Amino acid sequence: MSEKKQTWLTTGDFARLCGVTKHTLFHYDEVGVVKPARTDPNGYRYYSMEQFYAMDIVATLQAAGMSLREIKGYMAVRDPSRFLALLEEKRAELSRAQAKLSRMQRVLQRTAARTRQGLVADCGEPHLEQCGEEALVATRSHGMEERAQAESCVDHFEYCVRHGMDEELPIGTIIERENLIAGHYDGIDYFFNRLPRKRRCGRLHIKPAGLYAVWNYKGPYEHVGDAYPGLMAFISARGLQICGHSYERDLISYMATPSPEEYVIRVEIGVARPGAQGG
Amino acid sequence: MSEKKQTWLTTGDFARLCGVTKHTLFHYDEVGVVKPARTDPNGYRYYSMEQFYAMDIVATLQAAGMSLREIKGYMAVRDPSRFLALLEEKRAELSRAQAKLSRMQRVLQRTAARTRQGLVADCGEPHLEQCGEEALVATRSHGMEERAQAESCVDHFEYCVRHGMDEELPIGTIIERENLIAGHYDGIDYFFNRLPRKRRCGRLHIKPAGLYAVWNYKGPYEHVGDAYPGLMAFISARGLQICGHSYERDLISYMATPSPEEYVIRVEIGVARPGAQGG
DNA sequence: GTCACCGTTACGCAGCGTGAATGTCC
DNA sequence: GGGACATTCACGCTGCGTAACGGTGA
Repeated sequence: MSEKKQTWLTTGDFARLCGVTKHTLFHYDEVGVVKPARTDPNGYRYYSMEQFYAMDIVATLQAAGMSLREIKGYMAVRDPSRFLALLEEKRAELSRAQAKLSRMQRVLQRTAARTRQGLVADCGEPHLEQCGEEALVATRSHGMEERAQAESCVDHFEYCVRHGMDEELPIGTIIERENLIAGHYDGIDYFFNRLPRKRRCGRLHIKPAGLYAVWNYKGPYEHVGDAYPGLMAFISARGLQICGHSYERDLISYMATPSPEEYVIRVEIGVARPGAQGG
Repeated sequence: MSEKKQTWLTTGDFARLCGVTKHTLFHYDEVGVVKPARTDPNGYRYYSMEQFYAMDIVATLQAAGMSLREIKGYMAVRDPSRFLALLEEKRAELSRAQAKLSRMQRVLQRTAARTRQGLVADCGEPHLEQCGEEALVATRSHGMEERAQAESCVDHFEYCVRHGMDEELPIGTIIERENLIAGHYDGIDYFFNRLPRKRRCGRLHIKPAGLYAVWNYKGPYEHVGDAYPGLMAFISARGLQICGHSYERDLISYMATPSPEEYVIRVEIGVARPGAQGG
């Protein structure tokens, strides 16, 4: 048998070799994930070259998102089929993480788009706009006090989260047609969110395609009701009829400015030319 | 002026409304990101409904990956254009995070593929295989002692990381043709990694397409040299000539098993039929 | 008085970074 | 004996969770 010449590395040397700090090695020793092959009576740690492999395992599995505890557990009982299972598990986890990031990306992108829209919006005059159909998820709001409304809003939000429909923030509000006609502009009949695409859902609400009277109202939420007389005048001046609800959504909101006077809220009311067949 | 009826919420109430725990509110108070609108002499905190907006900002920006400190900084100076800049910045960060996850996904997938290949591999007999061209990044290894080799290996690894070419672990080794012919099977001339696709790189190495004598060697790294006599015999028995280097790479490695006897290392030597035009 | 709710410490987690104070090798 | 190593505390960071212990209000 040939005596094999062992190469012993001090903590500092081994750390440099592995591209980590000494303290990392102390830490690994402490939690037991990689312990020095030899420890002298004076407390000095010495590592063997083979331990480089162990460090590589740790680095790789860490990069895959595993905790030191998990890694330690795996290293204790290594085995090809367990390894495959682990890889598959982590692949699935990463997929979920990716999906989350993608959703967040979309949220950011659309929020930015709305903010830009709010910055360039003409807030002086109502106008007409042809809008496409939109799939919404809408939750009925009960009561007029802010506390009750807030709870409906939270209920709506939780419903969205529970059903994985929280892709399109922020939340908008709906005032129903009959309330518009009755001149009740200060209530909230529904809270809503857009859905990226139509899907089965107990609270699904379809905002129909068609003509809308649109006003970008600039001011605080409490006064958005003030926008309606002007909108109504605009609508009747054009000889149009209200044929749908009113949809309010933030373009510039508290997210983007501390002063409510700067808020920009887009208000859309479904209208139709009389004689044309309404919805 | 109408006196506005304020709704004051206790910590617990406000926490429920916002869907967080009381302690979270304490924490936010402590770090100053959201402080109660009113604090009574007895220390009781009271929140106003408007603070719900602040909590929404925190939740949203947190979901976008911002720290409480950053959020606090932003909330202190909110402004639409700053908001847009922030969104863009976070979007870019998320993109980077996504790219990282995707790379990791690919690593896991390929590692799993190699492991499966190792599990079903025939380790008994050499065989011939037609292989496609592969782009590698290869680093010359100097010296025979394990310490020097390890340093070359680390150098190689760091080079890959620096150049963003760490997509294809693990690392393989190359023995050059002249060393093969001279019967020096125990050295390492290069460490290499695959590249997902050809790209400009100082250490680029093209593994040519063509015929390869392949043996899946089962055993520890130190004895992989033992595979060569058999491979050489196989090659000459077929009347073939060695026309390329030898490429060794792990199928089952220390990642997947604690016992070196279980390692499976795929060894490929570029060969050609005499008379055919060689590389 | 009771009970639910409020408050303030304070430690725990993960994975090290960053000292500080002290011992050891060459 | 000096400098470059090594060692062991020990606290810091993030974003809260999870108690423990005591005051308040209906």
